[in-house]
Amino acid sequence: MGKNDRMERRERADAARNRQAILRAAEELLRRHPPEQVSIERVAAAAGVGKGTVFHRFGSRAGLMVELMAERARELEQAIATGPPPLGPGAEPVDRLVAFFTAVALLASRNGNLMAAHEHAMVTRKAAETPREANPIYLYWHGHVSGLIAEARPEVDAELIAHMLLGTLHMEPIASRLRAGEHERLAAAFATLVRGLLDRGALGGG
Amino acid sequence: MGKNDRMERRERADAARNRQAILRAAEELLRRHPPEQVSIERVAAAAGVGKGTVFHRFGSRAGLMVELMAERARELEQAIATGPPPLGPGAEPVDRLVAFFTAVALLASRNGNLMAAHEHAMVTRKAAETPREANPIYLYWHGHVSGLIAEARPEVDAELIAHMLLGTLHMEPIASRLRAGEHERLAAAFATLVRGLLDRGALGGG
DNA sequence: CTATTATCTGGACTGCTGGTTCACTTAATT
DNA sequence: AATTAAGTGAACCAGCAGTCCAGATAATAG
Repeated sequence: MGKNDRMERRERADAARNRQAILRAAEELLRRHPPEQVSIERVAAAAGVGKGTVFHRFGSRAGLMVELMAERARELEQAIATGPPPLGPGAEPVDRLVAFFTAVALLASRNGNLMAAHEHAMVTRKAAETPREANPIYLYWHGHVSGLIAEARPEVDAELIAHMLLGTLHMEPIASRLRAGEHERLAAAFATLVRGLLDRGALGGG
Repeated sequence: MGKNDRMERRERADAARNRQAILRAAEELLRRHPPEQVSIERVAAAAGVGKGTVFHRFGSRAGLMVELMAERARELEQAIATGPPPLGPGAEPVDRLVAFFTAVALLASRNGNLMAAHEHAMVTRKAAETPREANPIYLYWHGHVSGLIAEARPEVDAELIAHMLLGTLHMEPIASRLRAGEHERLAAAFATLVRGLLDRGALGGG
């Protein structure tokens, strides 16, 4: 009876191996092909497993993409939470925001197709049952950005403006420039917007 | 021979009738259902025509969505080009921009599902062969915004920043707020960003 | 080392999509 | 009324995400 009550039912060895194979195959395919050409069947074939396995592991296309995104975002999350300023705690909000967007632009430029695939997967018929903003990475990023904005300019609509700034990453004209390696240009544009918004209290939002 | 050399091969009466029926049916369906539930088959059925007719008329799903968007945007385009200030010519760039984004927010809030469907259609497999930014409405909007930014602040990256500002409209968290009728809130956020960017030359982008 | 069992696996299957085809219908013209 | 180019739409196609379940396999018990 009570012998394995709290036994965490760890993933079997072959399951773990296949999970990695699938993640690495998806990563590789997304590095070389636009997201709409990377079907789950192709990922499964490239990983050397059956399609059912992919769904068994990740639940849905969106689940796989979220997992891949989470892998990439983990390092950035660490740097924000406990790393050195200006990305980490300690610097002025303005500088932290500029540093954050610079980092995100770089991340996005290195994973352009993944970002697009992730976005696209969230809109698909079946996956749409899952709440859209429930993505933990997005929630974390949004909380970080809106918190810093509110800290520097309590009178503006930080929550909404944070969505707006983060939203730009998913826009196709921006994404294509990121893929082309122009992340520094984008970072500069972010800096312009952020400094205009936060420096020298440039009139309230009303 | 030369009897109808330059005859513009006008659309036949039944074709024009069906074109309208299709547009109105798509409009109606998008008013009531999220875009991923509005398939071309459903549009065709609602319009009382066959699926082939829809494709014959509009070429693709994206073509239909672009046509619907164009209908909505035409009025705004007129107001910008020849209407009274601040939307039309004559006012300061800052005020014209604020007026433009206010108008666009209202437009988007009244056509939320259409905006999303349009965006979504541009990413679909087959339609992806068409260049993404070739959408004339987007081009016009982008030209307007980047022109005004450049006029007020020649030293910033107006072209990219215009993409960023316009991009926010397509972001899901923003779109859902627009659908909920919060267009005034969004307009205020736009105003905050635009005034921060353009008023009192808040340091260059470099 | 064998037996047991719960988990994992993968290919066949479903239901749906955007898009194509082409024999047939119909509006416009003579 | 005859002609004809354009319009039409149901059947069709390829490809997708996601489901199913009989059989394979890793972990565990004896």
